[in-house]
Amino acid sequence: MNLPKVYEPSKYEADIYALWEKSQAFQPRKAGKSFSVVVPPPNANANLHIGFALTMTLQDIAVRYHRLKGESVLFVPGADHAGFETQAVYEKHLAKEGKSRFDFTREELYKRIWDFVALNRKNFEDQFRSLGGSVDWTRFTFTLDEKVVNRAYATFKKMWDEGLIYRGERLVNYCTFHGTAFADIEVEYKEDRGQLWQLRYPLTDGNGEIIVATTRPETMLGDTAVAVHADDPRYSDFHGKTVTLPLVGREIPIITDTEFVDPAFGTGAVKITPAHDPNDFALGERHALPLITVIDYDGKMNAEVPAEYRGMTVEEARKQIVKDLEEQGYLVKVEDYTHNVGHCYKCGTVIQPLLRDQWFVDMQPLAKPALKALEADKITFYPEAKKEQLINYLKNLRDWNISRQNAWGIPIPAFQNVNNRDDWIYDERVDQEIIEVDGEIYRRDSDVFDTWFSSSSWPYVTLGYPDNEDFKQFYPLSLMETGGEILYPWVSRMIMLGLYVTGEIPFTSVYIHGYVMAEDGSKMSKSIGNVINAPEVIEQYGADALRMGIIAGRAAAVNRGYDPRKVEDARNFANKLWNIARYIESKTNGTAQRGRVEPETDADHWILSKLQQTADSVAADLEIYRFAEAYDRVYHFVWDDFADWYLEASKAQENIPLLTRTLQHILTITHPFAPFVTETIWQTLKWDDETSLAATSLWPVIKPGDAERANAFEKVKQLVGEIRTAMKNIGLSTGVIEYRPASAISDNAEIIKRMAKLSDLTEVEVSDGLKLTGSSLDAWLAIDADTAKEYLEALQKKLQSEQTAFERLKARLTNKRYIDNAPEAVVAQTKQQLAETEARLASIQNEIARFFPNN
RNA sequence: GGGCGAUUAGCUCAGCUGGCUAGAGCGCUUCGUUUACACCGAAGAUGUCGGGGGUUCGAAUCCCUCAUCGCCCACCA
Repeated sequence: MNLPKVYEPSKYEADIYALWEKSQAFQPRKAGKSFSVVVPPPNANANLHIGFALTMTLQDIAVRYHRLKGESVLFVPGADHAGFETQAVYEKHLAKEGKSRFDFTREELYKRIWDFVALNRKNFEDQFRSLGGSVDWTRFTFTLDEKVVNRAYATFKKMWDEGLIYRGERLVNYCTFHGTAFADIEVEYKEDRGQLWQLRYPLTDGNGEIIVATTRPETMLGDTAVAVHADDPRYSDFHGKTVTLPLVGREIPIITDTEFVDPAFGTGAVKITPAHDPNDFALGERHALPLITVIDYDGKMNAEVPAEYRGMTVEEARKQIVKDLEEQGYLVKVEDYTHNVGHCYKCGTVIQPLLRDQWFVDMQPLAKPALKALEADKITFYPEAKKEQLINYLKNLRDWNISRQNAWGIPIPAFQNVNNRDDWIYDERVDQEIIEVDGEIYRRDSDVFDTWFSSSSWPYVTLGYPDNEDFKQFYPLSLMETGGEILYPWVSRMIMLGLYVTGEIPFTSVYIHGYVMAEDGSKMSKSIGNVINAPEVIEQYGADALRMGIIAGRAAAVNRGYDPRKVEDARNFANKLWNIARYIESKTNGTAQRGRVEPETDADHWILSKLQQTADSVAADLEIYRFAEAYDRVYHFVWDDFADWYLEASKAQENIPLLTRTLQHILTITHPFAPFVTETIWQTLKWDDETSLAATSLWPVIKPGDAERANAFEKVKQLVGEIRTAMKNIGLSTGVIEYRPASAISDNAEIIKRMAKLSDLTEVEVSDGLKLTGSSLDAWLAIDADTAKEYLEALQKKLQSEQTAFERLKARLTNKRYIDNAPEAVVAQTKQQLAETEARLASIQNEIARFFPNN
């Protein structure tokens, strides 16, 4: 025997992956139905985490399955520059050297991050390899590759020309620490325990006052109005009057608004700061209020405020202003108040709504076709509910701010006339800061695109839209597999941009996976220290074990804890396969059988039928991405049917060619789940064609065995099981079985003897032994009455359960409405069950009467 | 506030369009070293399918309701 007893994944995995690469196993076939997947590009800078292992595994199972089906399969790898994310990582890196991004020009910073990312490139690619990702490396795409950048420019240009791009001064979610704006969706809201201050604003005419409530008193310096509800009787006399803003002395109007002001909240009067609050901004637009910015991009109070507050941080200013208001008698009261406050998801800094000139995309013209496509079910979602969620999102979509203030990104190809702020032109010469056009001087926009703007073209840009053959053959993609957190920011935009740019949906199905939580179901987090280290798991258990363990029992979009027991179980499964192969190798001396493969025994017919059922149902499951169910079927077929029964039976009745061929098929259907161990075995055993790979073998198309003969083996299994149970109950380690002539038994005598550990199996006409009542065959355990009594308890238990079953079935069949309403097939089935139950019941009663007449 | 999901064996979870006596892995009990495998084999125990109501011949599965726990979205000063 050449193979070691225990499968050691780490000895084989790297070589196996290298073999696949060398063999170009992951290139699409020249012919066949197309199946295409493009990896949602992971952050080029990230280390292999368990979530990536999950998404990679799910995609790879689908991809490998379709490849085995003989289709022309394209699986494109990629990496994301992940603009802000990566810059944040690099900044931490710089901080260790005592530097910050402000020590460099934008170009220098870009170049340094580029080199930093390039350093990690090999490490990054090896993460795909270590998991067995069957991607085509020749098509690797990075989100800063020329084709991606050019596509972003072309799309921006198209939108520009068609009037979908506009520049506007809007409130953006600004992180004063990172110095950049975020999309709404990137802001993390957290409950903050703060205070609600009530402030007294005196009427300018001296006749009274109005009390407003606020959680951010420092913004009062930028107030430009006070709003009350038009129908609020408390304030009807105030309409059209003005108040004098304390500390500032500015005279501001009292306005009425019915949309925004809730009379029931606070005092029913709201101070309006259009430059620092989104709701106030919207109200300010409706009432043409002036915008007064008082907080700068560095998070400090600016020159617009009274001198004593200038240069203070927001927190400092808040304290001082509250103190001053109190001293001057403007503070009415303070109460504790818990509310949600936006934070930077990276550094936790409170997000400031600040005014900034930004590029916006008008989303309505993009959302409408996407909605239409979704409503027409052009894209299948797994799970289905995600489609509705996306529709809801698209219906309420707001315009998209695509400007970001990072260095690490794609510069926006827009230039501003230095002499005319409103004169913007589109130009791709972004490597220059100043350009001249028609005698006018233009300065480059210092911003870069939101990462999602460029990555939303991922499905077609990776395929070389518009002219590449890949695009023509593989677009739209067959599957987009991703996590729920990017359903809105990415999936929705890929659909919108795909339709906008190519006129077609970018993919025909979307699979959303749930998150891998920590073992106790909580979120994994580095600071808590409950993060699973994927490379360690691979090192210890093998990539196959991680792949199978992580998908086992996992449904689409359901969060689940990482379960080390499932990984261990999967490792055991890989080892089981390995030992099956060792046994078969010992039978074939390491050379694959080339003889005729024909079923001869009942077991042969049975295993062929089981194999056919399994291959078909696994395929059916994988077609609709039911990964866990498919894995479960393979696992139980291999372990329970093949190893425990067929292989054991083959020790008594050999059909080595069929045994070997079945193993070969098993390797193929197991391959999507456990690519490494199946390929390792495949290579070790050498099939007919020495150059062949499990990875490019073909999904078995099996002619099922003869139904009657397969059924005979089912009876054998049933009989062996009952003999084992009976002997165990009585405490026998071996026994003799007598049976009335039946081919199912005589044809399989050696198997039965071996598997039930019998010393003898004899044909008789009648026996006074203990009847095996569960079997439709007439067989008796040859024991005397005293020994049989050991079995009384078990018999009585069986009697009980058969009795219950009998009565339930009987009741069902005497129910006229059941007979009338249930489908015929179901009724027929019930009738058969009743007959069988009745027979077993009679048999048990008979045995009890025979051996235990007093019971 | 709105939306979505979950609640099934001691643990982690399957159970698709309603139909065999509700399953898996781990754990547990008992037995076993037959030359593929102790990362093994054999036999077994454990469930009022969260509570209540409804539809149906029939409900873990469909509907309503309550409870508990999650997630997403919005965010009222």
